[in-house]
Amino acid sequence: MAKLRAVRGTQDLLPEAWERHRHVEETARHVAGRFNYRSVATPIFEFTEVFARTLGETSDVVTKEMYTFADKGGDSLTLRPENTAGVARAFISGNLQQQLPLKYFYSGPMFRHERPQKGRLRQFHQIGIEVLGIAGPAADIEVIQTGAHVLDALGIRGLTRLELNTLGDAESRAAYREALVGYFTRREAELSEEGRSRLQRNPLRLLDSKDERDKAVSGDAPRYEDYLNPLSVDFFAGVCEGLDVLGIPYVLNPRLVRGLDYYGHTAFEFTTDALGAQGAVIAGGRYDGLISTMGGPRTPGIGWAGGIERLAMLTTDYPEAPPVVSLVPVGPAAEKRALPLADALRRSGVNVDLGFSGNLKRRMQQANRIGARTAVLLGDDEIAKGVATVRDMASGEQREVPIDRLAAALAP
RNA sequence: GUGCCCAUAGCUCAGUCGGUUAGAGCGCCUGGUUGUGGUCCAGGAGGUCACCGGUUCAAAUCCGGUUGGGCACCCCA
Repeated sequence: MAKLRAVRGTQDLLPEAWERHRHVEETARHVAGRFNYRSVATPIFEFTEVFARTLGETSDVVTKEMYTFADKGGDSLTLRPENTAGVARAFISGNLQQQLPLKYFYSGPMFRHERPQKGRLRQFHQIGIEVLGIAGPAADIEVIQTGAHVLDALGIRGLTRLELNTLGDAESRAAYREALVGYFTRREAELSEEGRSRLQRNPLRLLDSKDERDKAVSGDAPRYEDYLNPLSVDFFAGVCEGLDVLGIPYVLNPRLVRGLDYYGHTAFEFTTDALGAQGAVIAGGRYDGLISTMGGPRTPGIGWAGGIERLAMLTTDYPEAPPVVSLVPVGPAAEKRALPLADALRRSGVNVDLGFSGNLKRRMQQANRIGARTAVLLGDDEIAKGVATVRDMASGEQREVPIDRLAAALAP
């Protein structure tokens, strides 16, 4: 620790940044409430196996991005890289299957050991929703609709594009995977080194490679639409139809896949071109297999997560800070009088900044610095008359107000 | 983990071909104004030129390394 600094990939959220952050979070929570999602919070660390088992042994998150440490008792714990596994674990731990369906909203920090870049941090924050217990496309439609509403409420929907794909059900995916592996294995010699690695880890990702050699081979690869079984086709058609009915535009992206193993059927992303390489601001999908692979009852689920930092970077329309009144006492008698006065004003709902020290000039500077809309001057003259001088900081206009009427005069 | 770019005042940045005491704007402090902030005027403080080493008569400037940061790959929110 040569010089005191924040850990790589972490950042301090000082008041202005934090207020933007909170605006995104509160807006999303509010919108989710409209859809009857209830807020939950799960621990920010879990037993490592909660993530290792569910995210897929070969996923990037599990193989190289987890913050894992040994607890004093010897348990292996991990800071959560995402929250769906935690919600699923809480569902199982709490025996909540009796209460299905459940709709949850969450918000909080996530941790991934990645190399930081624009829109990518090691500690970042997500908002998200999960719907548990609804097997049909109605849930997918509502979940995506909720995401669209959040973007609308933030005023940034127009900066994004909804991309949609189906990963099919387990049967379709297994059949397709087999076809893909067969195809690419026959032409393995033509693939890039990275491409061969993907063939082992996640053949689906080969279709998404940016390497020209891989692209050339991918051109003739089997198409997923030929391997989707009727059930998967119908399901996806149902989702698309619902979005059409709601007038939510989307583009089909067959290359849209999910890095985490437990996804199936619907996969979607609201992406933007305005944030450089890290364009996904809200992304999610269906995870019907997750809870049963964790040892819980077979329970369908679908949800999304949104990156608060990324959403905040896109958002420009933030609410104004609430007005603050600076109470400026002049002289010892006024300082004594200011204490209960500030107390009474605060109890009646006025935001009051009472400087801790300084003469009139110093306190006026302080009032200006904090952006006070109004300054209330209280000196010997005023006390003698039972009034305070109320100064509008923007115009400089001043008027005298009886002290017992201050609360009403200053109410926002 | 790999690649490219960057590091000079609190902040944003100039700094020529290597050459005297390293500059600007903003911010900060003091005064003009002892019951008035902001605006205006005058003045002032503030630098291990990231760090370590090398080349040179001479390094903020050239070279190597280290640390830190940014962007991209990868992956994703």
